[in-house]
Parts: sequence; structure tokens; C-alpha cells
Amino acid sequence: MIAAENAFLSVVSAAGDLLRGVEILLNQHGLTAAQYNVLRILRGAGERGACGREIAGRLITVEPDITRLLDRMEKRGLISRRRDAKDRRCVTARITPSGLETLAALDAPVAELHRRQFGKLSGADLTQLTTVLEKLQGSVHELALEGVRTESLLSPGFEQLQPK
Amino acid sequence: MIAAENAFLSVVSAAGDLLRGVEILLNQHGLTAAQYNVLRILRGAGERGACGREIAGRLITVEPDITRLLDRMEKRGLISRRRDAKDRRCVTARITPSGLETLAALDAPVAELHRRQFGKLSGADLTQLTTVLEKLQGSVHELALEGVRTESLLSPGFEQLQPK
DNA sequence: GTCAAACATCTGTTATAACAGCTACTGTTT
DNA sequence: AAACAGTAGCTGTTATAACAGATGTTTGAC
Repeated sequence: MIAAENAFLSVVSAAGDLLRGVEILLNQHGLTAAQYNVLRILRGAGERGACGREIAGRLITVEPDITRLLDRMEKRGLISRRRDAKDRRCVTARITPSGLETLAALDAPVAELHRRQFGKLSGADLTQLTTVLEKLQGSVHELALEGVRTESLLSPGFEQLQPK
Repeated sequence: MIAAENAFLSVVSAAGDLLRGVEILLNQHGLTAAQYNVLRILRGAGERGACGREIAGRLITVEPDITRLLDRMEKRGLISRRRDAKDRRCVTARITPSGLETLAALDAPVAELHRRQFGKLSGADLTQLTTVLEKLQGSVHELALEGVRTESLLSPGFEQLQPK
């Protein structure tokens, strides 16, 4: 079924192009995409804040090293962190006024960029696109669940091919 | 226009999920996604081979450091390189028998994975998806052309925010 | 032929991603 | 309460990505 491979390439390369545009914009403001997404999550969380695991769970991209990502953001003054009093394992992160300011300066440009990126598509196109993609995600997420098994079954032999 | 932002998130997160699955599979065979794509390009190029720029141009992901990517692949014996006789600036890369073997072992699993990832989608869904995404790419690529200008216009101020 | 500009690649450096092991804390079981 | 598994985060290491500058090569203008 070659159609699936075509669709795969379409989705992946479209996403790459979309992301590239946004990243150029974000870099001009001194942010990486991951940092921008963390800031948006923390703005959404408000005064309550969010711990590392919570942030990781809400990110669309997988980020395996939240600790040092937040380290860098704290050093720049975009967020603040404090160990949670109730559950002392957790470190609650909150967005700072400086972080809010940085985000606010980006809201209009990012929205405008998205508007232009999707400018050629009609409203019907957009709903079609998101509908099909939702169906796709359902299918892919089921795979991810089996994936845990699959991975451990197929992993022997890996060490032979991957040089240390 | 909030619909554009929703569509953006759909495309990006779907692509992330799709890619993650493929990368797990590739890693089990000791390859990164970039290496796999280079191998497929070189298999397509056949005996003629391709130089670094040519490979970079055909990759769907932007790869700013082709040299060392090819270095690593050559060291593993997946490709061979030789300076081009006609244009001595270029280094022509070719896939080795070992590289062909590695790729051949992946063809069926990758196709099967794609088949499962898109299993829930009908043929109509697939054509709709690729059609809309093609339209999207047209729109985004036009932006990329203006982007060169935009970037240089907006870049002052960047140094203030991005610590050295 | 000579120069300058464009080009393809390489090299050096820094920052970040990816992987694994470790410590501290919580809630549960016994 | 003592042991336990599960969770959250930290730390160390290695590999790779990202950025910038340097080298050798070609091409076209003059």
C-alpha cells in the first residue's frame, strides 16, 4: 500500500515546513520551540503552576530532559521554580512577569504567521484536515500501546548493529 | 482565526507521533531517521551517487551538517565517498552493499508499520489528506520565499534576548 | 589571464538531545 | 513501623544538532 507511504511523507514534510517557519520567528525572540510551548503551558496553568511531569505530558513533542530545559528557562528569568510543599518530590514551575511579557509579544506574530501558512486553505479544507488527522491519531495511539510489547520483542540484535 | 492554530497543532503532533513510531523501528536496526533517509536517496540514485548538496536538497528534514552525518555513515560502512573528478568541490556518495542490505531488511517492516499507522483511514481519506497537504505546502513555500526578507527585517533585537 | 563571487565541503566550538543511573520522596502493603 | 514498588527529579556521559568561520574549487566578468 504505497498510498500510506505518500501520506506519511506529506504529513511529515508539511509539519517540518510549518515548524520551521514558527521556529524562525521564535528564535528571533530568543526562544526555542520547546521553550515557547512550556511558556504557553505555564501561562495556561496560571498561579497554580505545573510540575515537570505535568508539563512533559502536555507537550506535543516528546521532551526527555525537562529538568535542564527548565533550568535554562529559570536562568533566563522566564519561569520560577519552587519545591512543592505537599509533595516534596515535585518542583512546581510558574511563569514570571518577564515570561508573560515575552509570550505576549509573540501572540500576534504567531497567530498572523499561522493565518498566512494556512491562507490558501478554505474553511472546509481546514475541518477536513483536522478531522482526518484526528482519525489518524486514534489509529497511531493504539499502535503506541502495542509498541511497548513490540519494542521489547524486537530489540535483541540491536546491540550488534549499534556500535557503542 | 483559531482554526489555523488547531490545524497547525494537528499536523505537527500527528507528524510527531508518526515519526516516533518509525524512529523506534529504525533505532532497532541501528539507524537514525536522517541516516535512513540518506540511504533511501542513495539507493534511488544508484551507481551514479549523489553529492552532499544534492542529498540535502532531497531530504524532507533540513539537515545543516551533512558532512559529519555522511562521515558517520561512511565509518559504519553504509556508504562510500569519493571526490568527484569533474567538479573537485563535490564529494560523491554511493550506497554500499552493506547499506543496501540494511535498507532491504527495513523495507517490509517500514511498509507494514505505515500500513498499520494509516489502517483506520479509507482510501478517500488518504487522497483527501494528501491533496489538502499539497495545497498547504504550496502556501507555506511561498511564505518561505518572503521569509528571507522578513527574517532580515525582524532580526535586530535578537542579540539582546539571546545570551551568547 | 585575473579577479571576484558563488559554491561545496570541512573544521572548530558551543548548546542541546538522548540515554542511563542515582537519590529523594510518597503511598501501600504487611 | 518496615519494606516495597512507584514516582519526580537530578546528574553524568556521550552523541548529535546548530552556528560560524576557513579552505579549496569553479564560473563568469573584465
